[in-house]
Amino acid sequence: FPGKPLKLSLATEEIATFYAKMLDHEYTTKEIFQNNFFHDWRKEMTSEEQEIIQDLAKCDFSEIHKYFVEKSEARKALPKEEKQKLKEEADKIQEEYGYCLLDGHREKIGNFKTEPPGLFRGRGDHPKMGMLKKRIMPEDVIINCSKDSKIPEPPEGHKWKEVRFDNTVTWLASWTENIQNTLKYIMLNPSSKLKGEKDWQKYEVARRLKDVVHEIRARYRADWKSKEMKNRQRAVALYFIDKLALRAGNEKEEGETADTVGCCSLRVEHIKLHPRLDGQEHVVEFDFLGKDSIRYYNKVSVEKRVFKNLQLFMKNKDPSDDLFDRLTTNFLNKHLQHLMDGLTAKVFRTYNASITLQEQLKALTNPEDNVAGKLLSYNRANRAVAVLCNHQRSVPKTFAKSMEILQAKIDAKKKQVEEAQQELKKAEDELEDTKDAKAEANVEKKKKLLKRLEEQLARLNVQATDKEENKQIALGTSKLNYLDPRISIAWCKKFGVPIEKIYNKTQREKFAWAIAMANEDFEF
DNA sequence: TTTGGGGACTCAGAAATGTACTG
DNA sequence: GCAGTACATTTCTGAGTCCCCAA
Repeated sequence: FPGKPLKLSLATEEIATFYAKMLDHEYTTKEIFQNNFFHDWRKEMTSEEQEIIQDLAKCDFSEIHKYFVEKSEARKALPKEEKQKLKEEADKIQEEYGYCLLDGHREKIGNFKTEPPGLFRGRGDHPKMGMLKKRIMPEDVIINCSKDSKIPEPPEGHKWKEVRFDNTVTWLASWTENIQNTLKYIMLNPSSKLKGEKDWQKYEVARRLKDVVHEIRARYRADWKSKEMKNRQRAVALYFIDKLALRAGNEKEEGETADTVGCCSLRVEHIKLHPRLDGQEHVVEFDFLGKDSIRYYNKVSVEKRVFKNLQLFMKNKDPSDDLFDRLTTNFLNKHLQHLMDGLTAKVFRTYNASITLQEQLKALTNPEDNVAGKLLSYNRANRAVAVLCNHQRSVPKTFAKSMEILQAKIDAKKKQVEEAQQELKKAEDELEDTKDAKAEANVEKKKKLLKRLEEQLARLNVQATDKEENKQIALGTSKLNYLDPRISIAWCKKFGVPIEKIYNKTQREKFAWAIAMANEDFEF
């Protein structure tokens, strides 16, 4: 502290380490983060510390930071045996606490540890970033198990907040988190029977939507003319949810979270209307932050009636007013429930994602391709879905570099192709002159070589395109949460692609139900 | 009768960790 | 054969959706 070390109380010191560990992160440069942190930090200080430490800017965390950097490096540099030992210890803990017994089956738990204390990191412009996330004590934890089971013992000298026996819910333990005052749960791993069955159900609901979606579309198109403004807004919103795979957009408490929206919570400022744009008519330009503060930007040509309705909804409103001021997700979902049992707004996302994958696979797969080529088609189809759902990622740090390396490979291959072309020419000339069998064989050999090189070049080019197109797109989310795995499994079986090529071990465990179920004829 | 909050679950990208490849 | 790095996988926990219930 101003230039000289200061001995802190244990609690104060621990919180200081939370901040020091994050020094490299952009978070710590933000004023809100600093203010929230300092406010919460001071609350935990002794009165003497409060007296001394009145200004965060005067605190120098660099020594603490350095300590942790060194510690993590020391850990990395540990000899093999030591690392092995650590791993074994972790495995032992996993073995003891990572499983539960459900209906007589041993099932893997998803998150079997409570979250450690630290500084809250919200996504985007979060008003609570930097606040202190407190340590969870046994006294905060509710245990949920069967009456006749062996009830887990709390740590020595502690007791649980509560032990209950509720078999209508799936969680094993829960606690209330102190930042947003919401519940957190210990639940099963996606590979469990329970989660698998729910996953299956989800896709079955989406498949049922397939049967009635045409009627529903006809219905909402008709409702664009509804006399009731509420219904008209609902019909336009549903059109966006269906066509653009937008999320429902529940209302959120202002000031508690980052300012993000979904369909029903869109504000006037989030869209622009262009009667004409780039040769298209009735273009709506969307620009807003969605879940996780991921930007949604899109220009879409819409039906004239939708366009007119939007103009009407925006009339005499401020930019910060709700676009669909008469609409709530509750009202929308009630309507959907009425149209089809189990139908809610999010089902459209699942349905459109899965049907898009199926259609794209049909359109893009060439049975003549080798496995690599087919996988490329698969990734393209997957990508189409990710684009639809707006699943983004930040550009990988090493992207530019690895792209350069790939480009260098392509250039080298090009050169090889050129050389092979010349060699072939030479061989052909020679054959022209000599017309002997040896020269002919040589021509064939050179032809083969050229062909192989050209194929390699083509493959590299495709790889580069694939990489470039994938730069900002995250495929994982749709693969894990939106695409009926049976579509992919059927595709694999039909085209002789090993399932391991598209699903890794964890994913195969999660989709075990589908692997057991789908044959090559499966249709979503 | 809506509205608001609690509760339980799915979905989300970043960060940490593990593995495989390359020079 | 080994270290360093690129890439893949796993973990983590925040951020949504949607239902229910009570005032």
